[in-house]
Parts: sequence; structure tokens; C-alpha cells
Amino acid sequence: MNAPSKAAISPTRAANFPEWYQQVIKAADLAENSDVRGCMIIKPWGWGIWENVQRQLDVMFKATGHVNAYFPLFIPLSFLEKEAEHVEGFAKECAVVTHHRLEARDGKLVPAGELNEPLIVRPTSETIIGAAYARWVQSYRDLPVLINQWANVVRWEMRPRLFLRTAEFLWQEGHTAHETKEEALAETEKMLGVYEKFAREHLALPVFTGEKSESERFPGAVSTLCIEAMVQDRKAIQAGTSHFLGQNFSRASGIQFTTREGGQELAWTTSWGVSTRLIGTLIMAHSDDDGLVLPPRVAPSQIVILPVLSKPDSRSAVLQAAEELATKLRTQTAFGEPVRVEIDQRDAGGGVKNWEWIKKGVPLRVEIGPRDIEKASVAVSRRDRGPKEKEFPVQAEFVASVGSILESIQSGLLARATAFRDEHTRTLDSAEEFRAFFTPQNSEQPEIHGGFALAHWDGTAETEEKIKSELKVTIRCIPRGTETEAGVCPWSGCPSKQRVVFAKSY
RNA sequence: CGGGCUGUGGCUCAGCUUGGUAGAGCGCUUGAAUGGGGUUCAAGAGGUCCCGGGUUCAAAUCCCGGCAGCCCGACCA
Repeated sequence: MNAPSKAAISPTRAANFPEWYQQVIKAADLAENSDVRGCMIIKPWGWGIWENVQRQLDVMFKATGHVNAYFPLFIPLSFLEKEAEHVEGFAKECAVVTHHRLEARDGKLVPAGELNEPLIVRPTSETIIGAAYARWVQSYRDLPVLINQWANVVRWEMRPRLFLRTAEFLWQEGHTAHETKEEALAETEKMLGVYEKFAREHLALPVFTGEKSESERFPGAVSTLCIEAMVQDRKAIQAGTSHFLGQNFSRASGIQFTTREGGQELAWTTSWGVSTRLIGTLIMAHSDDDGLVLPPRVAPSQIVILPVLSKPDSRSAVLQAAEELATKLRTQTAFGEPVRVEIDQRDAGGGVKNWEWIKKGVPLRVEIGPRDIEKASVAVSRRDRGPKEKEFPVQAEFVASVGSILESIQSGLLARATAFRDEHTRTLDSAEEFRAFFTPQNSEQPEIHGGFALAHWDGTAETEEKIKSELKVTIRCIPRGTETEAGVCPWSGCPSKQRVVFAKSY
């Protein structure tokens, strides 16, 4: 059957974006829902992406002077109470451990051995890390403390979605303590820069950076910086945050040090994190109606070799040629790392296997069969082009150029995502334009609409709330620095210091 | 925590209105064919019809009570 127009994923993005997202994950075999509501099983292909994210980010953290450590999963309930705003932000979604033993009763296991003080499963670790820092930091000579941890956290979400919002998720959380406010602020900026660079260069995601408004700020932070990406339904997604915590958590945890002058002062702290949500962002930003599209830099395998095993008599020669090709490709580098190659030797139909790899988003598919061996060529398909498009380079030339091909796919994805974002980012000056931009044409079955709006805002929570309740549009970030342009808030008529980024969000 | 819907082989679901031998597609196993592509044919395995109670000669089907899940709201650094 040739049905070139048939998409591998049903429904398509245009037909039903949320359902398309779920089907892409399923078709690419990234993850699935588990027996525990809200908790996901990350399958090998999905985990492979996370391993690359982890490894590559970890290098960047080390390069900026950070070291890794590990803090406990459980936090005494009383710790959470120490920072008032923090309590308000997290109490509603905490999992609580109240017992430490099970006893058999009437054939069922029931909790026994109640704890003196309940423990919460960490929703974030500021409080327990703060308590440790309070012991570790005595003098200005002990500062700065620059520690990161890779961990899981639990936030009991009411409406989970694979990778985007799950009850348990994986992340990294950096926690630093500094002698001065300026130094802590600089740290917050520096790590935001790391996230921006990682998103752009590794995930091929162009992001807006800026500061959160008060209503979107991390509970307990003085200020929250963020990176915001646009995905293909034109919604915004917060992909990473970096918080300046001032002395709030130092005060709560008692992180106090002797200054150079001999006085006592509270340390200035920061925290910053990205999570498995990055994978959800990646999926929604780059994938198409044939399934996942992976930036080569984070693809678990960058190349899959598909031996054409159609004729029994050529089978062993083809397999051997595939092995030799893989070995040659592995001597090549892309992005400064050895190229990652796997061979799919499964005894299944060639077409079936080919489509599986399209759906898994592997950047390059290389077929090698009897005819290729004769001609010393290979058949190469790129995931950023049509599923039927093939090129037939001479094998040696392909091997020599594979690094630059992968790099061009990577930069192509970034260019495409950037063009998409720019196309759907508007500068708006009136409430009418704003409403039109964010209101779907068909209210019965809302189509993909809107995007990012750069508009003036009077800086008040009231205006922000008004827009949110009317249009479900929120301020994603307040860009800093560069060409700020004063104007008038279209909602209140009050003066505005600068334009901010509005969007519907995940 | 409110409103709606659904629980039937591994998966997606039909059957329920009007009670009478447990079904389909996909997947799986085996065999054959096919072979630069999203396969075809044949045979086979696999089910406490969510749980408990009731009505009945007889319940997947009707009634009552649980439990679980999904969707829409509310909530969501």
C-alpha cells in the first residue's frame, strides 16, 4: 500500500493537540502511566533522552563551579512550617508519611507505628538543605556554597499529564548560599543563562527569559527568573526557573555567618531547577504528525542502521556490512561527542521497522542492503525531511560527513522553532487586538490560536488577574535589561514601564 | 472537592434498551508466502464480563451498595 499522505500519528496536531501529544509518547515508546495515578514509567527511549539532558547539563553545572550532593527524600513536617509563603505554596500538594510499619489485620495490611512527627515527601528541598547549610556555614570563609542535587520530588497534582505535570518527577535543584546580595543575584542570573543556553543549543528551543510577576513567583522567593518556551499549539511552557531567595530561607533555617568585620549576617541564597518537563516541552515543540522529532544532541541514538534482510543468501553479508558501518560511524564525532549508533536487526518487516524509527524520532535512518554493498553506498533518510525522502551517498563520504549532517539537523530544528515562535509573537497595543488574538474563532471546538503577546502592563496584580479570568492568559515573564519602552497599559490606561510577555500556558 | 461518563481476553471496544451457550478488531504463538518497505493467508492460545448483595428457573444484561478510572470545572514553584 502506498499512502504517502497518511500521518503515522492520529489524531494530527491540528485535529486534537493534547491527544496527539499522548499518542506521540505512546508511539515513540517514551513513557506510560503507571499503576499509581500521576506517576509515570519512563521507558528506555524516554530515559535515554533524560540521561543526555542530565549528563550535558551536569557538565555545564560543573563548569560554573558547582558540585553534586544528595539530600533526603523525607523532610520533617516542622521544617516546611518555617517559611510562611513556602507553606502556602506547597502544603496543598504534599504527600505525608505518618507511619513506619505495616501489620496484618483481617488478611489486610494496615499502617501501624505512627511517627512522632509526620514526614513530608520533598516537593522541593529548600528547607532541609537550609538546615544543613546552617550547620555548615559559620564564617564568610565557608561561602559560597554551590551545590546541586539530581533527585525526584513529589507534588500531588490533581491533573497529571505525562512529562508535563506528574505527581512524581525528576529534576535537578541547585542550592547556593552567598556572602552578599549582589553575589547571589549574579548566581541567579548566571544559572538562568545556563538554562537559556542549554535550551537553545542542546534542545533547539528558543526561549524568552525574564522575571516572573509576583503572582507567579516561587513561594518564598524574592524574585523568580524563568525561561519560557513556545510549543506548537502556541502555548507557553515554563521550562526552567532560577530563584533569588534573598535572606528569607536563611532566616527560616538560621544560615548565619561571621562577617569579615566580625559581625553576624544571614547568608543570601538561591535555588534553580529544571525537570523532566523539559522532555514534554521538547516533544511539543519539535514533533510532527509522524511522531517524535528529536534534536540529535539529546537523541539516545542519533543513527539507526536498518539492514535490508530481504534475501536469505545475502543476510549474513548485510549484517556484517551493517556492523562495519556502525563501527566506522562510531569513530566520528558530533557536538564534540562520539556519534551514537544502533543497528536494528530485529526480524520484522523493513517498512514496519522504518516507521517505528520515524515515530521514535531518530535523527538519521541508514539502510544498507545487497545493492548498497555492491555500490559501496548507503540509503540515508533524515527525520527533519519527508518520510519517503532518501539520499544515496557513497558510504565513505557519508561517514566522513555524518557529524556535520547531525549538526545541520540540530541547527535546522532551532531555526524552525525560532521562526515558529517569531511568527506567533505579536506586539499588541489595544485590548481589542489582545482579545482577538487570544479568542478562538470557533468556540464550540477551539482551534489552535494566539501565541505570545508583547503588551504593556501597569504592573498591578489586579490587571493581571482581570486578564487571567477573562482570557486565561497570564504574564509569562517580564523581560529585563534591553530596550525597555514605556507606554500605556491597554487595560487600565495607567502608565507602563515596559512590555511584558503574555500567553496561555501549561 | 463539585458535574458528567465508563469498568467485558494483553490493548481498543461491541453486546446491556427487550435476561437464555462470551464476541470483534488489533496484539501474541505456530506454519507458509512476501521481500528496498507502513505485508498476506491459515491455524492456535488467551476472559472471576470491577467487587459485594438482591430479583429470577436463569444476570455481562435488571435493582441496591461499594471500589476504580476517564473527561469537564476548581486547584496547579
